[in-house]
Amino acid sequence: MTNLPKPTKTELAILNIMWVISPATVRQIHEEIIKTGKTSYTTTLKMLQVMHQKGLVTRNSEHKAHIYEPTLSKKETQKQMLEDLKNRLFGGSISSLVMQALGTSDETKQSELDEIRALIEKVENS
Amino acid sequence: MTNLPKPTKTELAILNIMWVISPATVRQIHEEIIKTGKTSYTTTLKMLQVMHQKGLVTRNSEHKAHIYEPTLSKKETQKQMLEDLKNRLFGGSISSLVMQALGTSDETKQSELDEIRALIEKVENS
DNA sequence: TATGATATACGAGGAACTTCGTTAAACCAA
DNA sequence: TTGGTTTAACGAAGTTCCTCGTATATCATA
Repeated sequence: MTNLPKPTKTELAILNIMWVISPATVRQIHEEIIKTGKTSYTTTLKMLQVMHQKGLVTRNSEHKAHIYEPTLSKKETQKQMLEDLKNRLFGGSISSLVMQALGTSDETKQSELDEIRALIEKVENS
Repeated sequence: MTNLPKPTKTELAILNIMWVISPATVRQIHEEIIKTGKTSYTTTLKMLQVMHQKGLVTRNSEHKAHIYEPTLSKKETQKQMLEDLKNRLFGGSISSLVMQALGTSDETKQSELDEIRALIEKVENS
């Protein structure tokens, strides 16, 4: 299976941007980053180089400015990190995690609850 | 409101033990730790000292061997870390997180699904 | 009291993470 | 071709995290 390291906090922030605008150059990604905080261009560049080294992103270096893309989709990463949290804090039980999540959210909308209920039905019939 | 730092990977492993056996001495916690891996006693001690420094655990130092206890319950920590994951990877949407969790677990038991459904009812009626 | 056992405190060292300055290469336009 | 702009590469430095050795304090008991 995917044997990639879990993205760090900063790496995840970068991935969140890339899932929206990639494929993208370092410059493009950096432009997004500085909308929420100040960082120098070379920091962004270095992060992407390290992420590439780790396999978290792929890149095309045919042109002067390399084009980067996440290796895993957002969905796949969500799955991986939920799995990790489940194992490290919920004794391996997804239902325990889900119950805790539902229990503490007093802002879950009715429509969302309906979606969740529909999903449960779907899981049951498989 | 709790303004404690998020426990690191190793700190969380220690907390998982403490939620079962605390209040406990360093020795007692260490005995549990070495069941699953080898670590020296002073490493465990240092971890607990640092965690105390951060506020993650409290301690009673009336006796020679200090007695440690987690500051937050397991439930509270679960809530905090789910909140963190929700914000960093699910765009702040708990229902998105729950759906992803349910969707990727092909091992969720019927009894668990029933529990979840019951919980949804409860959330709806409040 | 002295000895051994058990505890805490302290700090050093290495690994991973993050930031950024400097240098060199590639490209473009005058 | 030369000078300015944009980019990649590299490495250093600061921070946090984790591990552990050493020193020191406490306590029971022979």
